Amino acid sequence: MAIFSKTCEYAMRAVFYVAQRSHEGSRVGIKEIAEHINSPEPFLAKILQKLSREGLIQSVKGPNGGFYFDAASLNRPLANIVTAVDGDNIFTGCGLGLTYCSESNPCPLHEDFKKVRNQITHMLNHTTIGKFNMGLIKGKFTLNK
Amino acid sequence: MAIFSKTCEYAMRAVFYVAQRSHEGSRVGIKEIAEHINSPEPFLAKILQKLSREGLIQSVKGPNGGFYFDAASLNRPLANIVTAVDGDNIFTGCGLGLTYCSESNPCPLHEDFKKVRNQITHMLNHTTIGKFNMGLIKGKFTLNK
DNA sequence: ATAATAAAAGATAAAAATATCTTTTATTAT
DNA sequence: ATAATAAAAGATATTTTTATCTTTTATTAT
Ligand code: FES
Ligand code: FES
Repeated sequence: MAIFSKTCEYAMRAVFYVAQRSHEGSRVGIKEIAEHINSPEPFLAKILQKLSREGLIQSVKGPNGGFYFDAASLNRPLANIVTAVDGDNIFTGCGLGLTYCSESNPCPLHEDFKKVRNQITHMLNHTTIGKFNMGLIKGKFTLNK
Repeated sequence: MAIFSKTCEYAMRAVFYVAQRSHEGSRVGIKEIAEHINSPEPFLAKILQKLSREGLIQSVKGPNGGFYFDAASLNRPLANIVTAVDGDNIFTGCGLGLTYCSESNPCPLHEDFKKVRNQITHMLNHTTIGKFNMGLIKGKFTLNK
């Protein structure tokens, strides 16, 4: 069990890859994205379709078409992608799976888990989609291994 | 998507409930546990069977039988339960789902994600199975809502 | 206009996680 | 010994997640 679903992992990797290529001024086809982030192509297509419908990623059909991010989208927090794909349970849910988390009627893990949740929230709110463009271009980071 | 699998959530809740009752000197039947932690009984049975096989929880069959923890088991970290049920991905895995996490060839989230992972690890290693017994007995914590 | 390209949409399929049911085995009390 | 109890084990079912395939629609270049 990983923290994020496969769907969400693919989404985040794809988003970072497309962001980097957008920064360079290109659009990217689904095939190229899938190859570079090591994900099943048709499954990734579905994920990006969803993000596209929600306006989180830009796309154009036809020759020279593909996915890209405009300036506004590059500045969105990764949290938006996660929420679109996995919902907001990771930001608000109970660590022991109770139907809701509450301060006044907490589960045993509540105090400790809150810290974990806050750190995740901080991480996803403070990393923008375009944050790692330079690092990715310079080969400082990897998206497929 | 929650941090832990349903299986793991039920396991943790069950373990806290049984620990509390063990502290009071009782054994608890699967039915009673399932009712008190609000989980599907036969599914929970499978989970506890697994923990039992691994020696993480004690059980006896027959009349007055049920599950309980001995003193040594009460002092084990919750991490042992999580590992038995969900494996160790949550302690070592990559946040973006790459096949392994590495310092020298990191994913973009690596630095931030490491902190999250460390906090989860700390939480699960420092809470023992019996840690919340008093709080549970006094009704300070809940396991079903 | 036409042909080529690439995403969008819809329909299926496979695998994994979650859940249930039935039979067997061990333990205890009588 | 016997009957009652409760977990263990094995087989099966359902649901959700992950993955694939086919058809349609929009865009671009010629
Ligand atoms: S009640 Fe469980 S994390 Fe808040
Ligand atoms: S490489 Fe992704 S978390 Fe370490």
